[in-house]
Amino acid sequence: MARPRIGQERREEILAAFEACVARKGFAGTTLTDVAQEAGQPRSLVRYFIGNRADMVNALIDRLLLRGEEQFRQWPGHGTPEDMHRFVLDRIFADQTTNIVIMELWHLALRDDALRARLAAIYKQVILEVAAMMADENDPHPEAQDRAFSAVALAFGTAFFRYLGIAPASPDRIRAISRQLLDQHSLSAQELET
Amino acid sequence: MARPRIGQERREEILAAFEACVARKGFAGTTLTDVAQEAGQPRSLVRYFIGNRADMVNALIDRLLLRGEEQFRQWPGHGTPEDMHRFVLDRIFADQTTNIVIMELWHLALRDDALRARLAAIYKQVILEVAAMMADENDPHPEAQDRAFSAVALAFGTAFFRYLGIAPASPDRIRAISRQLLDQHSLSAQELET
DNA sequence: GCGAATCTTGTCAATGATGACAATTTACGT
DNA sequence: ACGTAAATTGTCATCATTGACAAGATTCGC
Repeated sequence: MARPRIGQERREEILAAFEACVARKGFAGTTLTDVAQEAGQPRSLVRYFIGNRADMVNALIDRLLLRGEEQFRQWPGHGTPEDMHRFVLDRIFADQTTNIVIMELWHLALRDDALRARLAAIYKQVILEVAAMMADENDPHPEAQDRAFSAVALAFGTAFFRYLGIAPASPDRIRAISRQLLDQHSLSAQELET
Repeated sequence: MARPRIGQERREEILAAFEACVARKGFAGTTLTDVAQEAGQPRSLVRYFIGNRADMVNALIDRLLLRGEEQFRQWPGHGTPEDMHRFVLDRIFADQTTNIVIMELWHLALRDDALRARLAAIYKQVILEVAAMMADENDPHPEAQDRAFSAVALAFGTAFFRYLGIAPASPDRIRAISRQLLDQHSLSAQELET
């Protein structure tokens, strides 16, 4: 061997810079020159370490998805409905910068089947985890999954609306509603009428 | 005067073509040449009738927002919770092609304050209308607005998830949940405990 | 037919982003 | 110190997209 390889670290720097650019200008809006500038390197180095633009985009997508999948591996596993809804609302949909990047991912996923499938798998897993927690709490119940779906969809919609500057008059009330969705017994009666 | 002006009709054709392109390739992904091809006109005509690219984008945004605002002017005004939730779920978040264009609008809104404000106004109005319907149904209630918020956010999240291919096991159960959100009395008890 | 406003065609230069690559420098093992 | 693999610099041609415009054709009122 000769000179030691520092490629992996450089790649990380570059991807971090790329992510910052994406948060600021979006995928379509950031050029290799933008990334290079953000990373404090000449453009040719970015090309050298990360390949062409498509490679760079794919690398960042991988990084983001791996991070997302990792996040759910630290899932509490079980807990009170309080814990669950706090986890969903506060931890997953909290950081605004992250949310912007996530929306960028969604936008890409509109026209990328593989990415869409991978995003779907993550959200499905979240829903399943929430449903499993509910089942842990009480008896297993076939409708748990649909109520988990509702709770996550509500959190998702709330996060999007928050970004528009639309917030509920009382966030606590949304929490109460979310908690209620995660509580097995409060719906059963009404549901059976349908 | 001399030759009659046909600019307005041409503009409509061009914007329709642009909208089709946006649904297929997104705002950032469609070029003037794409629009011209879709409209069956040379690119120079597109430029002549609609101006530069920014003009074209703004014109389409206006068209889309006006259409959205118009849609809520046909709002039933009042009705049973059934009517409400059917309106929200089936009519607003139904058509997939429209949804894609809406997601494109959202994506633009990430970095366009004016557009974001205008989108926010539309969704706020939807929430207010739903809340007003609920107040019509029974007594006015301060929490109606927050439950309307929840119902719309849930519908929004459901629409997004549907696009990912994530659907609840039983759509009817989501409808039941949505109905419950729109029902004044089912939450009050739990809420006061908090 | 004629003038005038409008439409239509076609071409051009400027811009900006990308991919490619040659030439040079660095840092390590021996 | 020397060879070698890796890193670094800088430049170039290519391509797509946009904006601009000159020249011509159309359609109306008169």
